[in-house]
Amino acid sequence: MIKPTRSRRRAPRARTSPPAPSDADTESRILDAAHAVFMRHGTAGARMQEIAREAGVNQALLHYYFRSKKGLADAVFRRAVLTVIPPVIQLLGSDTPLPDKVARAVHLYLDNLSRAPILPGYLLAELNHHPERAQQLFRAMTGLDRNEFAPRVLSRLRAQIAEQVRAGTMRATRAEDLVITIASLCLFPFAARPMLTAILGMDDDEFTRLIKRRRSDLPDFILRGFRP
Amino acid sequence: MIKPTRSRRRAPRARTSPPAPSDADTESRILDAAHAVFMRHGTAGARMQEIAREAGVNQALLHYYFRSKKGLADAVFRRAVLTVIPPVIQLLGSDTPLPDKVARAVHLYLDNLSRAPILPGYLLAELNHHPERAQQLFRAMTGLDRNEFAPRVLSRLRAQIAEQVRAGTMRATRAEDLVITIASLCLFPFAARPMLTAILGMDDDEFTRLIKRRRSDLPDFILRGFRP
DNA sequence: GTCTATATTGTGATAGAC
DNA sequence: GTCTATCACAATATAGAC
Repeated sequence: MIKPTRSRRRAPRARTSPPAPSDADTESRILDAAHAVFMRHGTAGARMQEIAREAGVNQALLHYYFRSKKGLADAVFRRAVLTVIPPVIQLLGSDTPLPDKVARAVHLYLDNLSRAPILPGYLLAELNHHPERAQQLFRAMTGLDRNEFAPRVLSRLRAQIAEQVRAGTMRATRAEDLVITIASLCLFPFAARPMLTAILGMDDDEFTRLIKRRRSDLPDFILRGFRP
Repeated sequence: MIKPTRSRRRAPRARTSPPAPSDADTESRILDAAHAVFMRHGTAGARMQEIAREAGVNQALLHYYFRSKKGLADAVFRRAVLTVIPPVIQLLGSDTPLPDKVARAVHLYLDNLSRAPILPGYLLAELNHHPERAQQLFRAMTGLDRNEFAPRVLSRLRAQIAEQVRAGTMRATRAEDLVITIASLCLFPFAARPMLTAILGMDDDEFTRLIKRRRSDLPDFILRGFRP
C-alpha cells in the first residue's frame, strides 16, 4: 500500500484557556466520543459514524481533525495508556517502603479503574489484536521505541525485596512475579467483569462492593502470600 | 433488518470415524481456521477471506457450512468457552479437599492455557465488545439461558471454606473472592501477555519460564494469602 | 460439496459549498 | 471550521455452473 504523505490538517489554533468540559472545543469532543466508542467496540468494531453522532458533529470533521480512523484510534490508545500505566510505574520505581508500595499500588489501580472500568479490557484487547501497539505503548510513555524504565523499576524492586528477605518478612521472589501478581489481582476483575458477573451471577452493585472489599483485603493478601 | 428464516445447509453427513487432524473434513478445517483467525483479530477484525485461505477453501464454502460470519463466530466462541470454563467449574464444584482443589485449579488452568495462550485474551475481548455473549456463554455450557451451576459450586466452596476456618487454616473469605483470585492469577498473565512482555522486556522463552515458575508457586501463595 | 463470478451492502474517506 | 453529498473500495453474502 502506497501511503501518500499528505498532512492536510491545519495546526490546531492556540488555546488561551482550557475549554469547559461540557461544551469543550470540537477536537476534544471528538476525542471523548472516540474514546467511548473505541472502548466499547474495540478499534476494529468501532464505526466512524457512531463517533460522529456521539460527538454531535458530522463524519467529515473526524477526518479534518484526525485524518483517518487509524489516527483517531492511535490518539485514543495513547491517551488510555497514559491514564493507567505511568502512575503505577512511577509508584513502583519510587523509594516508598515495599509494604506501603504494595498497598498504594492496589489502591491506585482500584481507585483509578473504578472510574474507568472498561479501560483494562480495551487495552488488553488492543494489544492482543494489534501487535504494533506494543511499540506505541513505549512511544506514548517515554517517547522512545525501547523500554527505558523497566530496568530501573525492576532493579529498585529487587533491592527492596532483598531487604525484606534479609529482614525475614518475605521469601525470595522475582520482581517480575511481584509486579505480575499485583497487576493480575487488580486489573483482571475489571477486564473480566462481564464474564465474572455472568458466571457468578452478580449485578453492578455487587461488583462495586466486591472491588471495595478487595481494595482493603488485597494488600494484606499479597504480603502474606510472599511471607516466608 | 428482516431475517429470512432459511436453513439452506444440509445436515452434516454422519461420520463413522473421527477425521485425521491434518486432513480433516471440510467443516472442521473451516472451524479450525476460523478459530485461529478469530483468536488473532477478534470477531470484528476477522475477515472471511482470511479464514477461507487458511482453511484452503473458497469463501462461498464458509457460508455453505455456517451461513454467515456471525454463525461462524458463534461456533468459535462456543468452542472456546467449552475449552476453558467447564473443566474448572467441574473441579471447583467437586469434593476434592480445598487445598488440593486450589493447586489443581492452578495446574489445570496453566497447563490448558499454555497450549492455547491467546484464548483468554480472545474471550475477555469478546465478552467486553459483545454483551450478548454472556447469554451465549450459559447456553454453550448448560443449554440454559440462566446460570444453574454458580449456586451449586459457590455453596460447595462456602462449605469447604467454613471447614478450613473452623480448622484454623484459613480466615473467613467469600467464595467469590477465592474464585476471582485464582482466576486472576492464572488467566491474567496470558490475557496480558503482549503488555507484560513489552513492559517487562521479556521474550517468549522467559514468558514460558515465568508460567512454569508460577505453576509451582501460586498454589502455596494463594493458600498463604488466605491463612489467618 | 465445491467452485467462479457477481450482487449487495457497509464504511472510510474526499470534494466542494458555505 | 463545519456541513452535505458522494466516491471508492472492502467485505459479506448469494447465484448458479459443475
